[in-house]
Amino acid sequence: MFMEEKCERVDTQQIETLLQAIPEADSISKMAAVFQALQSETRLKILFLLRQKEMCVCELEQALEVTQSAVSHSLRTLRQLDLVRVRREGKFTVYYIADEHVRMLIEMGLEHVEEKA
Amino acid sequence: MFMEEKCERVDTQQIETLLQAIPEADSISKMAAVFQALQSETRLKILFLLRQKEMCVCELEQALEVTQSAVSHSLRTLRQLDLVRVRREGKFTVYYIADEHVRMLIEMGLEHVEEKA
DNA sequence: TTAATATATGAACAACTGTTCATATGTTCA
DNA sequence: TGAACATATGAACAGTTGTTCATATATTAA
Repeated sequence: MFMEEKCERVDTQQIETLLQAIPEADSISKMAAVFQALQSETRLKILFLLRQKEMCVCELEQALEVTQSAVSHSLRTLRQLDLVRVRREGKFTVYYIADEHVRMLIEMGLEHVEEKA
Repeated sequence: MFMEEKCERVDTQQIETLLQAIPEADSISKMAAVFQALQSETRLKILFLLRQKEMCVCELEQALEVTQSAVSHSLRTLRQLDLVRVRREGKFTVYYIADEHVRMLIEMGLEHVEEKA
């Protein structure tokens, strides 16, 4: 079996081994979706707000100065990835951070960027 | 000073306080950039590979099955955000994970998605 | 020098994202 | 009931991203 020529550092056998040790395609794909959700400033702000206190949509709307529709769309994205969860409370829909994991994630991200300042 | 009408749960004063407690705009913006970088499957795979062993561009190219150009562009993004760092080694450019923080970040992301499986 | 190898960069294009607008659904209270 | 409030959803559009192709730069060895 012929192997394409690569630079002399490449050890095809070793690369194979390294590839087997990375998470499976499905996990990578889901992770990409999670980080994709965290890449929006609006959604980050939502998480930093919810980190302090669970809130309904209209509270978030007021805090963020975007339309109710935009907040709702953002919340759906976060909800679908289980980054936030939801609870009905009469006519209000109350959102809150899903778990400690999510808190850690945004904490790590924040520390990374503040570290360099 | 007139306040727009909002739903009865909104406490304008409290919202103001919550807003002051979220990271400043510049940090949010930088965080968004970091998560934006982590949202690409190619870049995630690069990080999961580098987590095991520092590698030069052509090793990554072989492992990932995308063009050398694509790898290089991805590495630049990661480099600019200080997620990976670089070292010259003769004619090779060796990339490696910037610090333990970055390892934690991808670890958290992975745990979050695997937790639900 | 020059040729070969390794990496970086710019342009261009298809694919995707976030927002708004318009509208639908769900809930409460009169 | 129905009117008012709270939230969700679909369509559409501008802006952004990731890839490839073509080419430039950097390093080594001859």
